[in-house]
Amino acid sequence: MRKGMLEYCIMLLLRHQACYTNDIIQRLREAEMIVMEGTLYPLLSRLKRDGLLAYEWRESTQGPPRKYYLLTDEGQQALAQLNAGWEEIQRTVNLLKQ
Amino acid sequence: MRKGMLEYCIMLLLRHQACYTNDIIQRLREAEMIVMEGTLYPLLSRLKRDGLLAYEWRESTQGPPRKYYLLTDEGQQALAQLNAGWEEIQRTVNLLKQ
DNA sequence: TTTGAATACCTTGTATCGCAAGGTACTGTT
DNA sequence: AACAGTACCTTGCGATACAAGGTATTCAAA
Repeated sequence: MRKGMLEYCIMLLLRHQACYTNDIIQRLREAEMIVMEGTLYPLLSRLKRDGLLAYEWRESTQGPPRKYYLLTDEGQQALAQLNAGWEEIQRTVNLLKQ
Repeated sequence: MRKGMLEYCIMLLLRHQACYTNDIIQRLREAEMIVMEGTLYPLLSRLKRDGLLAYEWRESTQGPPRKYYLLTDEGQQALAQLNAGWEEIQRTVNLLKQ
C-alpha cells in the first residue's frame, strides 16, 4: 500500500536536511518505512532530473565521496502539492471509513 | 501518490454494502478519488480470485444484469491488516513531518 | 422485426514503480 | 599489491493503473 508514498516521504526528509543514500535509508527505517537501495537510486536520479532535488559531493572520512541530496525551491513547491494530495487522501479514507 | 490506495478504499467501500462497478466508481468519485473502468475490473477480479470478495448477479431495470461485489470474511481479515498498515503509514508521515 | 442507443461486462497494450540481484569504482588498511 | 568496506549505479522482473478498444445484453423506436 505504501507504493507511491516513497517519493513523498523522501521529499519530506530532504526538505530541511541534506542526506546521502544511506542516511535516507536509515532515517526512513527509523520511521518504519523500508526502502531498498535499488529503489532509491533511480528515484533520486529522477527527482534530480526533474529539478526537484539537487546534490553536492561531500568527502567521507571512511570511503569514497557521497552525493548529498537536498530539496530545491521547485521541490519545495512540488512538496506543497504533495502535502495537499496527502490531506485529500486522508479525507477520502476517513470518509470511506464511516 | 494514491497508487496502492485503491485496493484499500474499495475494500472499505464494500465492507458493509454490496456494489457493482458503476456504484463503486460513483462512490469513490464522491470521496474525491477518481478510478477508471479499466483499472477497476481487473482489480475486482483479482480480489475475487484471492477470496477477498464475492459477487452475486442482480438484474437491473434498465440494462443487462450486474455483478454486485461484497467483502468476504477472509476479506474482512485482510481489511484489518490494511487498516493497520494505513495507521502505520500515517505514523510514518507524521514523524517525517516534524 | 430489426435497428440502434444505453448499459455492463471484460481485455490488451503501455508506462511507472518498487524489488532483487548484480556490477563498477574509490578508499584505506593489511 | 591485495583485500575489505563503502558508495555509486544498472538491469530484469512483477505488480499496478491508465487509455483504448471490444463483446454482450436490454429496451425502445423506427
